[in-house]
Amino acid sequence: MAEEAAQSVEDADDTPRGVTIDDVAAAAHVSTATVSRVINNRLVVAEETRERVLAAIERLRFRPSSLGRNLATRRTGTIGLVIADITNPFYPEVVRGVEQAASSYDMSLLLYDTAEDSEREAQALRLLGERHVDGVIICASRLSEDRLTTLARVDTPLVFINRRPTVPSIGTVDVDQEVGVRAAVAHLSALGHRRIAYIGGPEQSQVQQRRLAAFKGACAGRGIAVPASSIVAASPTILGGKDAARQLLHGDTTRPTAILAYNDLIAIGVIMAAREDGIAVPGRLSIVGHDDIPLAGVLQPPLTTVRQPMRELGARAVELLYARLQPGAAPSPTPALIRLTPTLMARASTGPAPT
Amino acid sequence: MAEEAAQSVEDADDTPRGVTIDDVAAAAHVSTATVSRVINNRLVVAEETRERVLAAIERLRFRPSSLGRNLATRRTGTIGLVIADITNPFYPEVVRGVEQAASSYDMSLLLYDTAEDSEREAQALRLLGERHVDGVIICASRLSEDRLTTLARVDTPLVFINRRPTVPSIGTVDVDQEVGVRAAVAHLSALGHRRIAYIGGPEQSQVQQRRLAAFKGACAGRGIAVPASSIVAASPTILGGKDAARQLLHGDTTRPTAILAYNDLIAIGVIMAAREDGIAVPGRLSIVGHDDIPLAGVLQPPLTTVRQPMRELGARAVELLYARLQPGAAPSPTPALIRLTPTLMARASTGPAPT
DNA sequence: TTGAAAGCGCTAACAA
DNA sequence: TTGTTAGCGCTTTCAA
Repeated sequence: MAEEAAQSVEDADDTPRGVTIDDVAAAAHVSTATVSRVINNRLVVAEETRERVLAAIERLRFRPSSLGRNLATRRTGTIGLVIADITNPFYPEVVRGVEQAASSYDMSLLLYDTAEDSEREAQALRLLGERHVDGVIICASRLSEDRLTTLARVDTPLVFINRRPTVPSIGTVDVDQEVGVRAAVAHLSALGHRRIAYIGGPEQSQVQQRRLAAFKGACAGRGIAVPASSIVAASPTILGGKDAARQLLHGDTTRPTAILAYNDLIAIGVIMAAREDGIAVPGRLSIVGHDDIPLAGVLQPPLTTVRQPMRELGARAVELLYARLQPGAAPSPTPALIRLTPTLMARASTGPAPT
Repeated sequence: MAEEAAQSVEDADDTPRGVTIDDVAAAAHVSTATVSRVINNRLVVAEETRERVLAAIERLRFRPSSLGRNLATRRTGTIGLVIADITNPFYPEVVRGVEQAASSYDMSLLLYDTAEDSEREAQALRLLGERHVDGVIICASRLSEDRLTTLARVDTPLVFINRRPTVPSIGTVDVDQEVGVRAAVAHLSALGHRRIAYIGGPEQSQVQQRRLAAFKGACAGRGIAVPASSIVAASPTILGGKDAARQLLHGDTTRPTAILAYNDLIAIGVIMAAREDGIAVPGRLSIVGHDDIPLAGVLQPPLTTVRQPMRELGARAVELLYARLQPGAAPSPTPALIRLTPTLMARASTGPAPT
């Protein structure tokens, strides 16, 4: 009888409600507590009881709703991932890393693409607060420390990718930008370049700030002059790169023989601008990008670039989060800092400086 | 007094629980129902009361938790998005379309990247069932009808992108593959090509099936012979394209003068293979892709390709979903079918057939 | 090994 | 216009 009642729920009610744990409990002649134990593999249930419950679950096609569980446990099995621009091939790689690691822990991903807009980033953080995600990963924050501080939920574990924040967080996974930029400058310098320009990305980006500083440092270390005119900003897109390149190449000042770009998209824009102007790459202009997006090696010429371990960034961020979510996890006094190393991929967009 | 009690929750309790609607109610000397009304902008609240409540909310820094609301309303404000491969530049564009439309409706995105694996797709569908998303968008399903039928939750609105399913769904947004393929074949034919090969993608993909059928049809319509040897399958990646191209170009059979590829990544692989073999593109081999991924026009040679309206696919899918979620929405008897039109982007990877 | 019962934070009749 | 009161579906003490 109990079974029938449960089974006929759908046809009886005109707002067909899903099968609940109560239906299963009734059908198996046990309490909801026991059903819950079975669902969650609590080992205390007698084998015979377990089987009865499982049979009922099967028969009723019961699928536990996470809504109830979420409320009861105040955990959602969900990670919020905030990224700056999904159409920039750098981010899909990070997302892949995050998603693979997350799914190996049976966690789901709430994705927010801010389109490089700090307002949308703020909005995402607000939403994530309400949604009670178990943790948040922010890749490429464009928010000021102030706003970050007000927006971050104190009780939500936060991991940054490529940003070292002063906000309370459980840690950061980042790439040593110094190493990468230094390798790039060394490479160009070894090829004889002395007039090297830098095209930067979003000013709010900490990565941009670090790369720029590293660039100045590396040049200084080699006695390479860096006049203000050889540093320009760009939006981190192909178009942005094109525009910036035109400034640099058409300018009155002496034209650089090499350009280091904030990212590969900008570098691609530079290549295109050079092509349009009939400037040979790498014959008259060498170009180095950052990231090593999947298509970088396929371009003509294949792009020399400072490779970022994109998937690993994502995967490590999840691991950091997950470790913290474990019951025994100590709220480590000082936030973790995982630092990964970039690799210079020397390809054909760089060559000896013209004489 | 009530205020103090509420305010001191955090310091008093050693498991600091968030501020709840009850705290606010107490602080504002109203019932929780009224607080709920204020939160949800129900217009029946007296101005004076509203202000008192808002003040309390402000003072206590109350942020409503969606967990309680989700359970009470059985809505989550969340869309599940299942895609085949985030590292294929086609999908980020779709995701961008979905995410922009979704965020305009204040909905969040639960993303599942199946990595072209039907098992992971099944897993995603299972998870989405438990999570009570308000709707699911599946882009590029690799699942058989059978499995789709068992996995799809009857009570969750489902929208397919690029697949016409027999499963109960509210609709499909897809691209007219016939039109695209026909345009591509016409283009090649006009250039004098008579030996055209096709490199296909995942066999489970309905898009692949439709493109292949359309290819055969278009060729037949123009009296172009399509021997079995000129149709090969590939994994939808650059490497897959390279491998397939080698088969086609090194084969004993007469080499094709043009290749139509399932997607741009494969087309890029073909270009690379041709380059390695010293086969001039488009001089001796013309290549047409599908999608028009952002970098297609930047390659050397710029890729001729059948552009899919990627962002629009995503945006329209959300609109379909959202319309259905509105209170008055009629469960339209027959699923909607929105059909978008592709555009041939004729660029420099195609040229006159060699004589 | 199991069950009773009290929540988790919010919404929504229904009454007042 | 506001409050009372049941839930929503699940987990989790505590007692049996």
